[in-house]
Amino acid sequence: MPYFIDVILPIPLQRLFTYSITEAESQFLQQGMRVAVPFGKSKVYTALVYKIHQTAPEVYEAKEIQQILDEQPIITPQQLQHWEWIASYYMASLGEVFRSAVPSAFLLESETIITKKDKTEVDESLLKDDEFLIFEALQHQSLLKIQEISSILGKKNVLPVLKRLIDKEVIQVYEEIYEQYKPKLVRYVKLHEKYATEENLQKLLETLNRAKKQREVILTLFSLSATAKKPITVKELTKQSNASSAVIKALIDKEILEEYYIQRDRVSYNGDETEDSKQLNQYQQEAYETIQTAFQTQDVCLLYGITSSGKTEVYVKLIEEIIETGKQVLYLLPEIALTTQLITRLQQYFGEKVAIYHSKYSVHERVEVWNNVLHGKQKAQIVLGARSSLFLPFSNLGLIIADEEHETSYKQFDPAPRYHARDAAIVLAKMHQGKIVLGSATPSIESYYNTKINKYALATITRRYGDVLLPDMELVDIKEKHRKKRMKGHFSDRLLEEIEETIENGEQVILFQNRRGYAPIIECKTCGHSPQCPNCDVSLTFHQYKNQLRCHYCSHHIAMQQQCLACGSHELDTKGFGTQQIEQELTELMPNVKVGRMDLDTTRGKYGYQKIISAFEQQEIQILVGTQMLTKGLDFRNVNLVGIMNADSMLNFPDFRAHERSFQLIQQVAGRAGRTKKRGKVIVQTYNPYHQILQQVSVGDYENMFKDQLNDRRQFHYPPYYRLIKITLKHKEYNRVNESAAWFAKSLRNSFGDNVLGPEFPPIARIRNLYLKNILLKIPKQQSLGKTKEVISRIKNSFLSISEYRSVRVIIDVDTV
DNA sequence: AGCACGCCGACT
DNA sequence: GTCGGCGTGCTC
Repeated sequence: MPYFIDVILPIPLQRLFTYSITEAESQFLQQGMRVAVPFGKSKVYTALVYKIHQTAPEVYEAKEIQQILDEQPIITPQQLQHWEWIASYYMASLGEVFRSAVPSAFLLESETIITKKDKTEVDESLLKDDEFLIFEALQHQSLLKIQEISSILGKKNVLPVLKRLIDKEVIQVYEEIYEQYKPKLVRYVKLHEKYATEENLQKLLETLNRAKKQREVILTLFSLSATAKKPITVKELTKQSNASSAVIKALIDKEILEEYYIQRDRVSYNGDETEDSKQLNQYQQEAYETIQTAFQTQDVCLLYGITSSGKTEVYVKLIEEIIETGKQVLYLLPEIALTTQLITRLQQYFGEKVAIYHSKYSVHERVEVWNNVLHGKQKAQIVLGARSSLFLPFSNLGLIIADEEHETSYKQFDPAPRYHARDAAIVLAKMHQGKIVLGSATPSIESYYNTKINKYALATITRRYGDVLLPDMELVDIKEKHRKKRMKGHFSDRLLEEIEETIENGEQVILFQNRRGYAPIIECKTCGHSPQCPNCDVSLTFHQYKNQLRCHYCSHHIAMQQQCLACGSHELDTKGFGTQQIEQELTELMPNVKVGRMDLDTTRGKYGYQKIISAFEQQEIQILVGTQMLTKGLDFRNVNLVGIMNADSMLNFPDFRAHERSFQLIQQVAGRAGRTKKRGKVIVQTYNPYHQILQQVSVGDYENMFKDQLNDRRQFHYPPYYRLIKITLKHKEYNRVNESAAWFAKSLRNSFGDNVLGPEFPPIARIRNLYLKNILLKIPKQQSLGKTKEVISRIKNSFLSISEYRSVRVIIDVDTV
């Protein structure tokens, strides 16, 4: 009786693939185990077992699997169910979900290895130049990889040459897959069993009388094991006894010492649980009780607590309660808010029960966290992580916290699946019959609306911790300041006064400018030409430090020009400004003040971010200039002034969420001021001080902002009243994008009429040499989402069957943000 | 997505 | 004449 498995392959294909297995394998395999399978002509992929069955495929012969990679499932049935929801809701394939859900170390791909065929005699004269080069290389090196061959021959397409060599029986190739994850093993030593008795030990020491060094090592080993009753590492022994590793090796060879290895976790926390959870204040307590009560009847609760109101303590209280019942907790945060400050704080409460999972951790560390969660280990009972930690193999998830729920970076944009981590988390919690708290100081319109219609419960904290008042916000009209000549560079007299006063008081300042680099546009004063990116439709941004012009969309950069590229004029002007320019102006205006900068350019690397934060915490920096990464999860006690250099650029962003986002951003940055003792101050510079949003944010009037936005959304058919699906078409030819987009939109209009917007070019119409065009589909609440997606799929399929359009990439983004 | 196959222009 | 460009079709 034949046996088969259906597997998920990590590729964007909709269907599953069927392989044949033996009966023994069918006994062993289970859903959620990985197998290595041949795919296509030569590749070997990692596939995930989805279903084991006995139905032979009718129209093709199933291939056999190559290898079983797991002894137990690494994916739980519950996860698969969640994957299926994500795949279907966000219109992605299961393979795409598979690829982005598991740590990359789990997805092994084969590599082609070239070796020489040893039996045959090779007539070198029959080889061509390039063939001979490979033949020669194989005399020195027994095996070569494709990449190495490429560099030997200096070209990328090496397959034809290899094919000729195979035909001439000079070489052979095979596919090799590597296990990327290697447990970290630590080498330990102990005295060999032979010397367990006192008598033998005496003899040993006598025989070692002449070998001074070795004797010393043995004696050190004794004293080490006497003081600490734990295994001794080789490293420790070498250090303490001052012996070389050769001495130790000699002892091992003589079987006096015995070596052994213990697997050591890379992810471990060595501190203790130093703090009990804090006593909640009255307002936190009320919020906590509201959440508890709500959870008796509802699954989702929004915690709306203004900045610095102490939401974290409430979370801690909730987490404490859950982990006592033995259940797991997931604490989700947007990437940029995942700071050491918060990690340390949670570890102080929960010690090693907290595991961290995010992109800056190595693949090895990720695999370990994965395995700890999979095996329900205590040390990963609480996972603190970014978006992707949603995919960890929880078995018993009692609570999810989605902090900073309004953050749009919770939405994955590229690659597929384009899921929203907050929404996928709500579904995940439901599958585990767990609860979920969404937390924010500036809730998203959608979530707050959901509390209004009783879909979510609501808990609020309206006072800051320690009853510190919300900062006093002052709008400064820079149009008027310019007119009255009261500007120095980009600083108004008001902002400068406040900065000076704050510094004099020994306090710190944060300046916010949501644009990195020095100046986004360089313009020739004579002819008006400005350098453009050759690959994208944007002007190049001037970066002062590197003296470069850089594109922020692709990695293109050129040296800063001394004269205009078009007319040769030497008079170049800068337009707009970024963090670098602010930093520079500050050092000129206040030469004695230490200024730091925090943006993408200064926070590269695993610890780049941390360095700047500590420098600011240690008060080595007095003024910190930065982009929006300043706004999240940072708690600086000594900051009393926040300056927003220019509020207009965000308000004028062409997007239905621009106003909501500006409100959130300004409110969040403002929240960095005066967090502990006295009331902080916020200066917002703008050309438009009477803008409704600025008026509302200046008095912290979230309710009215919400009402206004809701009205707009209702009137213009946007969320939460309508759902949005954005379809983006991408191609390197302008005309092809135009025509294909028109075709796509027309087909959509046949079904959805006026609810189809566009096609329109986005503000940046070409990125990395590809033209983009967007179509937006608005879906009324009563319209079936499932049916809508079916229609879109059908249109997409017909679209791709038109040969001229086949090469156009179609990106479907459900619930686009 | 990769990858092979197959057809066309531009070079040693 | 070959090399390498990319359009097309397929993957159990």
